[in-house]
Amino acid sequence: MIDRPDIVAVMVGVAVEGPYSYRVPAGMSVTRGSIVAVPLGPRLILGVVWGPAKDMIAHNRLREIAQAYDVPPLSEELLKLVEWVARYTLTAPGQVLRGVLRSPEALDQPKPVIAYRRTGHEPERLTPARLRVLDCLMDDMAWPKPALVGASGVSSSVIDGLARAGAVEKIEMPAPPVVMPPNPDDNPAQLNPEQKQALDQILALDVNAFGVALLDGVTGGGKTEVFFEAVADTLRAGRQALVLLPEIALTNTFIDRFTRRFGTRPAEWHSDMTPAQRAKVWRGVLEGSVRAVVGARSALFLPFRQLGLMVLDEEHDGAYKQSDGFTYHARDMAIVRANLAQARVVLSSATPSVESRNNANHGRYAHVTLESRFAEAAMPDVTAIDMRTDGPEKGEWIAPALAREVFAALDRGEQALLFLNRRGYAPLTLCRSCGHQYQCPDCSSWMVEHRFRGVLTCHHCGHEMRTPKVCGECGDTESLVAVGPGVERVAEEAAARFPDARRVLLSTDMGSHAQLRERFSEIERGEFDLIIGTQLVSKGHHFEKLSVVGVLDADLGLAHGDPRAAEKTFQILTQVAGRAGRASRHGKAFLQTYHPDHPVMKAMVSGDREAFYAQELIAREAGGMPPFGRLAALIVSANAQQTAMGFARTLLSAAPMAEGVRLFGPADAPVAMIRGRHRVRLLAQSGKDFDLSGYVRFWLSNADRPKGDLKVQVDIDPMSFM
DNA sequence: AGCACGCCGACT
DNA sequence: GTCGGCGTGCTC
Repeated sequence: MIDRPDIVAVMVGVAVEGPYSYRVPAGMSVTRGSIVAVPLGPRLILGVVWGPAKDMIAHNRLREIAQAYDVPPLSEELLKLVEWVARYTLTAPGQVLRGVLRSPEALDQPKPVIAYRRTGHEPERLTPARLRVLDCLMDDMAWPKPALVGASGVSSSVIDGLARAGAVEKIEMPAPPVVMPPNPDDNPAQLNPEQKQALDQILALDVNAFGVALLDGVTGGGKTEVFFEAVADTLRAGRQALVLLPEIALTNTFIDRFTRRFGTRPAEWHSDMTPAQRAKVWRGVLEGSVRAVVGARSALFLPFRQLGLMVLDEEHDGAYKQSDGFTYHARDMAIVRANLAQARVVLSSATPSVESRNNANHGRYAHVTLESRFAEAAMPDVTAIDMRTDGPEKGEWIAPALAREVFAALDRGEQALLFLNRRGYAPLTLCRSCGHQYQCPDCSSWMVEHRFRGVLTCHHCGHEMRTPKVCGECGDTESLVAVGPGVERVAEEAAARFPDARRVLLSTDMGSHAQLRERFSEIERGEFDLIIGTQLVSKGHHFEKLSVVGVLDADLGLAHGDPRAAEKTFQILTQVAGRAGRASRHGKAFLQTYHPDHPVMKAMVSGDREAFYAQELIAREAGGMPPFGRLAALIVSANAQQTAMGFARTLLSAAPMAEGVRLFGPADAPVAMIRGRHRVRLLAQSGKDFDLSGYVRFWLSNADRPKGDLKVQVDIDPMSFM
């Protein structure tokens, strides 16, 4: 290959297989990582210089880089991450790169701030208004115009007049940083001995090397204070820190805690920021003026150049595995990035994922435990209510034993929570006359009645219809019945049973984010006695007076034939039960279940988390499931079921033979139709040391391309079998 | 990701 | 006869 320094490979931000070659115009200088604009077809797009050109492209096809942006190049570590993620998730590297170049506005020169300062010349005419302005400027500082107007109480035309008279001059100042640098020594937490020990274990990881700590401690045990100190340690070492949270956990409460600890607000990164805010943060991260970011999943791809620590709070949360144009698991990719960046990772959770626990058990992660509950409060006493023998009357959902406990709590002036992870009034509506069951026309799911809004709605695609009064099938009136409970129905029952309690229903259907936040504040102030809610109530709120929690359907998460059903159920039950007795009160939690002997229920009742993890790991190992094996799902979808199934069979017959790979399917996916598209699933399972991504890539490259309305989605490490 | 090219149905 | 639907393929 001829070395041509004037031709470079550029990864363009579109879904093409690899980098394209471009000519570097005379006078332009670029290196690996430089962000550039290049012509592609009829338009200009963003790209990143990937290195020397590898392929020989005909000279008449070569085009020139249009612009090299005046920002630092992306770090080597980030470029490697892009390649790694693309390879692992079977995504075009250019598409992953788009996830990095999220804020094109950040590449424009930041607008300077126009400010005014004294020149020293006295104006010929000195009016009182002019004098006030010059007084403000006595310190020889430059003031932005709005600030000067505010401080001197004059109109802006006075300042213009002074400028014309030559007494003040306009200067351009660099825009102030989007946030002030956090001060690691501003307000260090007073850690209790156990927290101190946990911190020491984390800080035993070399600040300049790759290392992972699993911070495993009960809710309310003070994990946040501990990982804030790890952030401080990283800042002191001159490296940048990133704290990732599930989007819904990224609340003002959390930002305020950071602010109190570090004396300044953190830079934020999440979905509801304006492009201008994003641009400032993105550029600040790249230039190094932003030292710490608190953000949601996609902050993983911010252009840090000195990343020294990533914290993943609630590391078990399913929200970390999702699609931002391509599907990745932020926890797993954070580990990869840390490895490439020689950075530390803190995974924090009260209910760690089975994967992380396994890594800790085998010494790959430092296992840092925080056992004692803050103050004297312990995990609540958990009791299982056997629905087969001690269940409620027909048509009711609250068992007598639970109702008694709720009454007792209310009598003591404490709060009670009834939890059901099912929105709406009833999950199924059917006609008693003809047996018709209301189903979404576009999805294979029931229409869920929301009585509050008077509609039936599909929880998969959002399809809605007014709740019918007459059966749409047989025309019978008064024949439609609601089957099964949703939170609205539980609220109705609660109103009948506990009429004197001040009740509140919390579900995402019940209002905007702001309204829900307000409800939470009211609960915290003790303005309600009885809370009825969905999963929403299980996330990170302190209800001081809450002493009784009732889970109306503890089996709900076990229903799906999902490899993680037990783990997810354990996690949510632990979170919800943990709402009881966060303060000094001794809390009680009740699980209504038809399977009181299920390992999850037994672990909850005995309070023996270790037993649950031990048993779950044995079950996973026996089934070759993660973390002892790998899974990849191929979802084939089409407008007709036969088309999807036919292509899935063709795919299966084209699958290469490989030692240790087992293939399952094709079978209808558990949700067999979404938005009118039929879905068929193939599943590949392998040992944990097998390159399953590589296998699937080879498989698909040798199989027929999906044509027409066929689509194949690959999900590496699927978290559920939807 | 866009944008052009191209091959089959309903119009002034 | 043409307009336009979107399915397919290409962009250094």
